[in-house]
Amino acid sequence: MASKLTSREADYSKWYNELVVQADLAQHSDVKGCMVIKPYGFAIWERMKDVLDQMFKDTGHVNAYFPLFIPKSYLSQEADHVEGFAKECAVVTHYRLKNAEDGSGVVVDPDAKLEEELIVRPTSETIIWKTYKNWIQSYRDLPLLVNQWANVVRWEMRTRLFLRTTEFLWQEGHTAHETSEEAVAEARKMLDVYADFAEGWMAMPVLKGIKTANERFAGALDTYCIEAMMQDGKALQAGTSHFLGQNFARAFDVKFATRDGGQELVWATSWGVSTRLMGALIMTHSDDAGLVLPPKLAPIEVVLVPIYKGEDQMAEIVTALNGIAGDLKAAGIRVKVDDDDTKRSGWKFAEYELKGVPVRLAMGPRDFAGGTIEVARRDTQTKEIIDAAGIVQHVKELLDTIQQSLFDRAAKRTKETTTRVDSWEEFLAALDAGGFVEAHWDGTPETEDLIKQETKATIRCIPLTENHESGVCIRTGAPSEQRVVFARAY
RNA sequence: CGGGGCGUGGCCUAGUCCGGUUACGGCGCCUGGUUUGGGACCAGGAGAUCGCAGGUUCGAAUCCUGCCGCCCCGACCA
Repeated sequence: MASKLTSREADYSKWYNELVVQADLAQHSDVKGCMVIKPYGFAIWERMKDVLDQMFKDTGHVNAYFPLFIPKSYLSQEADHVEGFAKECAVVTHYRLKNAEDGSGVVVDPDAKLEEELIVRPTSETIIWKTYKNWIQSYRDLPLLVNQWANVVRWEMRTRLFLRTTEFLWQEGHTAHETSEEAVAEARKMLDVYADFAEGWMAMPVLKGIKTANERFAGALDTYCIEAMMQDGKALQAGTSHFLGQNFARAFDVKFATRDGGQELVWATSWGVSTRLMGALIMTHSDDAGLVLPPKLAPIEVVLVPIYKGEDQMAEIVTALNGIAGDLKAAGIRVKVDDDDTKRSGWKFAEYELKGVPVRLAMGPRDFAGGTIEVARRDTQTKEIIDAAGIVQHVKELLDTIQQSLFDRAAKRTKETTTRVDSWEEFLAALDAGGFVEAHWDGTPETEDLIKQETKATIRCIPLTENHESGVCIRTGAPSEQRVVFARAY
């Protein structure tokens, strides 16, 4: 743990990987492309999960659980969907092992071949809609608002801790509605939930928009998304919400009796965020000293560190800190008193900075005698000595200040790196500088592909905010009615 | 799947070109002592089938052959 991080400037990618490992968030597992999420990292994910889960429930959703395995035939029922996912599916073909005849271990028993292979879910639309067929008969069964917390597997070529792993954790909402309008409204509502979570809890400003046809979810009519800007100028898709139209209802024959006695296909949405949000959180706020966490998601908001010489001093200072910790806890703050006598205080300071604990309180003999305490902010790396008597109120306000300040800092950076361009030269320069680039596009997938090929930039989204404005495509010069947002992305 | 790099105690690594006693060093770990307001110091200690399998040789971490795995860069993607 004594090592220093590579700086962001020197090698952003290396900085990220080292930070994830050294802050004890996750590590590579022995299984290629898969990671072990360590307790500290998982605690952050649990916070995210708890908050989101409550937000889903507050908007009328309930949780359920569907199988990990999907019969191969289900996946092929929706043509676009299977085309989108087929290339990255793990497939179960056998159900038994046996001892190898040469004694070298176990081998797959060829006699235990499955009649129909099972796909390890890359997403659950198919098995859920197959099930919904039996759940939905009438308009009275609608809307159906279900979410599941699960793991999924997508066999990607290249992986990165949290940002793209072969197996990842996520939630997927799958809803069924009576009308197209209602389904679109649901997709938009959940996008707002995601945006509120990102901004209000992660302190991460996001751009809400709609994906172009090229970037749309396989099987969706429309994909809404939130896009965030990372410190290295690359965009990260942080959440998606899909209007699926009647595609899955058609594929799985899910019809309902309408109010006027007819039969109609159900309208659908699906929406999800994943452990990728961990990557977003890390890359939005952290610095060269380590992780920086927004207080609202920090497993430990305040750490209290005693400084002492000898056992007597230790006893009295730890007692004082325990008292303060009790008061902070009573005020609803997540605290930890680190009275581990085998680690020195300086070591602890560095350790909690690396782990992104928002506020550190330190009390030494001088403070103890004078009734003061040292308050250190992780985000600004500043310290002040204050009167210990007013500590609870001070810390409460400080945590709010830090939460807001992290958002403001990220919002300022996102704004400053967003550029509006009207020519190809400006466009190229803006991309190299990093950040979002607002530009006109002729609306064709061909031009989008061409730009992607030439610059590695993709259209992150067509912003939802009204911004109709006539112009010409930066690449082809064809007329355009609206600017779209380009960026290089993760 | 293309291009590059790398496999040596838990982690990082020297040694490999040019084969030769007991495999260098650091971090971490254990014990004892001194320390403690920003990642302490001293002394002692434990811990390694040198990725795997063959081969060459009196002798292989080192040379040869085959295999496996991982990382990075690309294409693909949440």
